[in-house]
Amino acid sequence: MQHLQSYYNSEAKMIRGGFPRPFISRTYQTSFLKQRSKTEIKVVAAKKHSEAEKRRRMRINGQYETLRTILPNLIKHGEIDFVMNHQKDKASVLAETIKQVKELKKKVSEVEQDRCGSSSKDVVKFPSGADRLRLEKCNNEEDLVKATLSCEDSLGLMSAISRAMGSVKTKVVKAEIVSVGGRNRSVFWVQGLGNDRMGMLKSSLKIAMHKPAFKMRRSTH
Amino acid sequence: MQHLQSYYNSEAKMIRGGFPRPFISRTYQTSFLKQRSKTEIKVVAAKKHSEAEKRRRMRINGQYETLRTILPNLIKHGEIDFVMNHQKDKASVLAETIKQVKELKKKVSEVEQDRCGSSSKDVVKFPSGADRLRLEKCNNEEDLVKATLSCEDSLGLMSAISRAMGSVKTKVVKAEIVSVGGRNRSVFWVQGLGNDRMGMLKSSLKIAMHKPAFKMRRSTH
DNA sequence: CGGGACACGTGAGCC
DNA sequence: TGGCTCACGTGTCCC
Repeated sequence: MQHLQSYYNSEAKMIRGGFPRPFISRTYQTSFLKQRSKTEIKVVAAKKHSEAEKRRRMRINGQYETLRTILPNLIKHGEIDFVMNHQKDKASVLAETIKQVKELKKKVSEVEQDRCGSSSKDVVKFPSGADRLRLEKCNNEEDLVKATLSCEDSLGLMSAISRAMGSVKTKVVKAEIVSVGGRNRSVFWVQGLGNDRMGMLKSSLKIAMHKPAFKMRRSTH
Repeated sequence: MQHLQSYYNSEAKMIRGGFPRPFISRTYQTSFLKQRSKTEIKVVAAKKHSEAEKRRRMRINGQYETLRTILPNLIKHGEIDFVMNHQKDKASVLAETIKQVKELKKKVSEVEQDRCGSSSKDVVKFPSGADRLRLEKCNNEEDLVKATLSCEDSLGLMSAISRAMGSVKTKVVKAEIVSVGGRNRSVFWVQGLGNDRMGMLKSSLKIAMHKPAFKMRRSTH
């Protein structure tokens, strides 16, 4: 490329400026220039081409670079910049990326299925102002029902809910309880509940939410 | 490359087999062969080189391919394979990859900080057989303490814990309770607790865990 | 030296 | 037609 470019520059200059223009016939000049123009065009096209290609390469390599920075696997710059960065080759970077993406995806899906299908958007959910009750089957876990409820918080609430759970002979394997501002939002993961008893549990919970069936009385032990 | 290879094959054959060997002087033959060997070596080296380079390219492009498959952003193969796959160019694939990786990382860290630093390995933790109590500050959230306890499950346990929480004028913003096999593991995220009162809460909880300060008595309302 | 990794310029194909 | 991408073979540098 070097020689082409210099060739292009020097030769073109000589032709354009070096010849005594008045002594060249018009037709000869034009044909000559046309001749030159053709190769000039070719050369300049090649130059453009190679430059565009260089830009493309730089774009891609820039992406590799940022990829290297966000992946926790390569040797970073030392404190001293004299020490050359011993970085992994492109194929390895891509391989590592693939690995990481797969791992991250697995992680995310694990957590999401752990939350029984809730998206990561509503990870932290505060009690709703309105009373709510929802039962849903967990699609990725057999025989697991997620009961979500929002209601007024009260002293006997948990006991009432526990009683409601017990009334349908079910087992709460996990609970998530948020109480804030006098409101309560609870999520219960329930096992051992057939399709038929989902309605029963729902009505029991509805009752428990609104008028706890019993009150607690404290007595010093 | 094609012409180089055929050149190498045919010429070599002609030289080796085509000449009437007995009539060539030994020195001439060897020097001639040597001469040939040099270009031969060069040619075969070039071939090896280009082949290695091809292998390298294929390795990299293979990675691009798998990257394309695991990223949910590109037009996939249609049912009909005649329709050519209109796929994004390399730079875009890398850019999309970077975007995805960043998003996934954010998602994961969000969830993990929501769980207050617990790794995704111990997302579902069952109660420990031994009694345990641990208080730790959440590093990514100011004024948030995570209290984790494992102990014998009992009817008054939650009330006792609630009392312990109230005794240090703190607020539980979130709770995670797992009760299984007569054992209980609870995690409480607590706000409004100074450094000085962490010890107080710890001892209060310790007491609540082992001998609840009061018992519940049920009475029909 | 040989093998690996990269950048380069160029030919080819595709809108 | 030109602008873009890709594959290719090669030059070069580094173990």
